[in-house]
Amino acid sequence: MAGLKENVTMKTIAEEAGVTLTTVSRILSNKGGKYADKTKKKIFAIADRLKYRPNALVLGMQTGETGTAGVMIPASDFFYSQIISGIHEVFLNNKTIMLLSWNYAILKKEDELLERRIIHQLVDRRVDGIILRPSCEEFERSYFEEIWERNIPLILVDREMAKISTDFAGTDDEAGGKAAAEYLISLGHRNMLFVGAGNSVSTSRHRETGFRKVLSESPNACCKSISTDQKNAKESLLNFFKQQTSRPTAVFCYNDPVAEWVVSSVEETGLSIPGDISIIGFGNDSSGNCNIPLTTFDQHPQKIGAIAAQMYLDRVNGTAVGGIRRELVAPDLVTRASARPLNKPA
Amino acid sequence: MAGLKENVTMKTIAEEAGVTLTTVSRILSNKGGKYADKTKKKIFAIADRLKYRPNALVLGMQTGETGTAGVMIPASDFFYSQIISGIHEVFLNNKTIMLLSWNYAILKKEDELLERRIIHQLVDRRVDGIILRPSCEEFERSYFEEIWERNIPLILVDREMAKISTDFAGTDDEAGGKAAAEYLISLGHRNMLFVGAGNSVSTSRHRETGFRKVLSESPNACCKSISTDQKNAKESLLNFFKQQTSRPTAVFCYNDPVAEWVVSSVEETGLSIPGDISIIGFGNDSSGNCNIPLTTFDQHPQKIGAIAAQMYLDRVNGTAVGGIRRELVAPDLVTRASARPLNKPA
DNA sequence: ATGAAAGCGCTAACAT
DNA sequence: ATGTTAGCGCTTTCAT
Repeated sequence: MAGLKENVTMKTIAEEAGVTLTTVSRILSNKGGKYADKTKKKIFAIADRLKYRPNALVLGMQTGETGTAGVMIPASDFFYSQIISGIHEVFLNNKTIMLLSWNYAILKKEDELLERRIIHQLVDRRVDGIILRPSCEEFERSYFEEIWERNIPLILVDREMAKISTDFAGTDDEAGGKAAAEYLISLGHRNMLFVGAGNSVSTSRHRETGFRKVLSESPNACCKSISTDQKNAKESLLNFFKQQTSRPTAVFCYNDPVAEWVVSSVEETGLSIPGDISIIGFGNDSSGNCNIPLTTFDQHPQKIGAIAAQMYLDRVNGTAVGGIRRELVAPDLVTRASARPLNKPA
Repeated sequence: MAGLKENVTMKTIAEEAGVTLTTVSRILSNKGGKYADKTKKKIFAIADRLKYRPNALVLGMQTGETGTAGVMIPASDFFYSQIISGIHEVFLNNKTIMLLSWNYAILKKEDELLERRIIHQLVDRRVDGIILRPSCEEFERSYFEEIWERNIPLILVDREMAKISTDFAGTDDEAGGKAAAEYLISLGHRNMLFVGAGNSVSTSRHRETGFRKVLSESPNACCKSISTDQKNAKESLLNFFKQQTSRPTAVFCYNDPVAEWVVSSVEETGLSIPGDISIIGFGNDSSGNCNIPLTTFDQHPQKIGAIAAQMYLDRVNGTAVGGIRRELVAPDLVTRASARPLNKPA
């Protein structure tokens, strides 16, 4: 099938045209422009006919610049895939293309090895830089050694790592937490619960901080916290309810999946949402499984991606001004049905 | 701040060790293994200390194989991002990494140019093959010329293109349409509506075909069709209702976004779902915006991606057996709240 | 206005 | 058990 001479190189063209490789190179790359129009036309015509395409591998090898970015962000999550999409859009206009791979989380030693392998795949292909969503906030060393030490520009998204100072684009989680508190307060709620993922997850931590800051300034407001994972969500929540003398009237969950577990757990106890309890999520990426449209926060992941891509280009092109950049996108409340004004007790 | 000698090559190592480049090459790549243990150890030690990494660009240039796949699938859609995720998982175990880029749809001439540019980015980087979700089923030529003619293995996902015969992995849309009809019939519905995207979209067409096949064998069942896009959804639907003497009791929508438009349009007329009308979507990727959990079909996108990746590897490695492969994954009904048994009229 | 030759990092065929 | 040399596709001096 098809046709096309195998492996058309500048040499092929030079031979066809009866000139040297050098001539072809200079004409096609438009350098040292003192060539006869006739020659130019001939070369372009042959290149066109033979559908010549430059070998970017060679260029990359020679110049050290590949126009290729390493992107380590899971496409498996909707939220992250939107970040990837935002990066893509910026790259499209900047002759940059992404090598995409990721390790979802570092849970066991094996995951660290996998991550190292991925970084090697990128380094070996000589990416100009890397945009990374840390798979874990504790094991900084694996990144540090493999990327930072080679002076490869590194941009972090979504999660920061305490020990690495480099450009970062993410969500203003604290502002989000504050906004959640303000909204619930405005609905009349005072007795609240925060369901998070523990202090080791910075996003969860910051959302709680913002949430509590506002509540602490609000008379009569109080907030308990629990943290949980998918497996134990139901149990944790029911245990918590049992221990309380007064049930919270509103729950702020650190992300939408957690909010969905909470919704289904609460429903199983026979309580109704938002009748008995208002629930707010975070991330605006709830699945179609939820029985009630979730009030939540849009983190504008596309925008976060676009910012990260711009940071990347600035570093790679050396056009970065000032020191390390840290940009936080403010999340926006998405009002839906799972939270509503508190019913005054009769 | 970092450190590490700039640009460590085999030459660097050879000089440090007082041997030739060739020696280093053979030892590190483990070929022609007749080297003194002492030499081997020394070389490995130096490579390790200097954190030597092979230059994959050079290897690619020499062998013509880059271990890099071109993947043109939009990460912006949840459904597609799951396909990407499925591909990724297979690639992880096969030393393959993807260059990701896409053109979402071909609507204007500009889009075709963009798409060509993307294909060139991939070709120039000498990808071993390409996995592609056609952005349009009509403009086959742009792909054909740029990929097929160069004998670059091409795998299609999700959408087929009539004029190109190559490996394909997608959904068994007709089976899905049939299952939808069977389900609605079993709920007692007879008067149905199909809302699609027109005959130019093969997935929509196939789902409708399956749907109608079953209905045509079912006594008293009847089905009208309309096709629409996001802008005109509401209007089209309301117009349709006005024209009918008897309102359909069930609507099968060709995907979840369409189903969501239909849900909100129906709700605006004052009718209730599923009380007055049952609605089924397709794709299991509804947003959190829908007022009612959508009954839909899971297309198992991860599986589709994994199949496509395997097809890719088989072609690239030359391990493909038989002719062109075409694999369809059967979608599974996801029963939620938007469809329910027909109320017998009083 | 064009050519010759060196070199990028590495492999492989051909020595010794 | 190790070195020499040519070559992959291309750019870039340094000629003429």
